[in-house]
Amino acid sequence: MGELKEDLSAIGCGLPAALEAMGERWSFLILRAAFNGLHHFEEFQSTLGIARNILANRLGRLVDHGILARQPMPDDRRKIEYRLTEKGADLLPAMLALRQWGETWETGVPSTPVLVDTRDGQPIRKVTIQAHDGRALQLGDMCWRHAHDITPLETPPRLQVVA
Amino acid sequence: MGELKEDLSAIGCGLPAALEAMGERWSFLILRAAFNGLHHFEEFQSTLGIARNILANRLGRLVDHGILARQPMPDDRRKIEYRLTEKGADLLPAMLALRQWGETWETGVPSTPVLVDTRDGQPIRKVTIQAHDGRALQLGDMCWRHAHDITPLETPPRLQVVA
DNA sequence: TTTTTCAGTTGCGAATCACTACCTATCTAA
DNA sequence: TTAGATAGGTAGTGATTCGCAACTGAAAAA
Repeated sequence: MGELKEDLSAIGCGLPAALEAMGERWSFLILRAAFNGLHHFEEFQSTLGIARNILANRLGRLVDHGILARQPMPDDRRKIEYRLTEKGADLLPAMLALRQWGETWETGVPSTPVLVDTRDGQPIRKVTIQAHDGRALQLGDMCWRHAHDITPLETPPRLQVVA
Repeated sequence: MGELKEDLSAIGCGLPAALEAMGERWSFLILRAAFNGLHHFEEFQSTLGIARNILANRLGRLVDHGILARQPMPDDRRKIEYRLTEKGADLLPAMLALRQWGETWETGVPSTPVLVDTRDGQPIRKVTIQAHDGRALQLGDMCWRHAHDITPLETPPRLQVVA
């Protein structure tokens, strides 16, 4: 792979930003629980076995980052519902990629339950890296390149309203 | 999405295992630096600005987990080379998914440098979730299902050596 | 031989984590 | 309408971990 050593810290990279939101202990496990349909403090607490103050802190941070939405239930105002926002739901690829890596290299066992396509009941594909045309890419097939050094593909002609 | 509340902790899931290896502070940033071609202690230290004892601890853990390989250089035996193993390189999809999420929802700016396909110089596609046939899936198109409840697709006949 | 470099280790104060007990608002039953 | 019971937190305390700086030890360079 092409190597490109330079000042990585000064480079705009979404990874530190993502870790700022999700990098603390428990954050990903809370997210997984939310994907699995848990919505309430006591559900998270008893399922994950996390300390209550830490859970309160993490839920607050996830809400502050717009990953979960906090909403008291109208029929029982003691109950607070934590629900994934669009931003939170968009972490699913990252979570699945991490989980699949753990299955492959750590547990050696396929996780259960598994995400299946509702349309045909078949499990989803493994998360992979693909070229712009969909070909699967290995690490050796790629290199790092500055955004401004990239020559855009010839774009298909776009229809345009002419005055 | 189909909801399936149950004892998540007892379920075999690769996510806790992955977080055991990669969930601590700095681990992902060290990995990113390794993907960017850094190989030596002082390179990681000066680039990331991480404390030396923490860096030593994280490199040791990553080596213990088989994510990095540690090898003294033959020409200068003071120098230790840390190199991604196959297991470590296989974290790339997870790292990119996280980074892309950070770009989309936190920084709002495409990261630089960017991974491009060596063959045509075009940036890689965004990491997505796909059905077994390659269709892109949204969260609403999927549900959780137990592995043993899945009816396998009719598999294409396999050629077999007959004695 | 002396100095510099690389890859750590050690000591110490600050921050974070986990465990337990407590608190407050709300709901339910008598 | 008062007495629990429940949901969702806080507060206090000790154990870990983190970050900074200084130090070490082996190997290379001068």
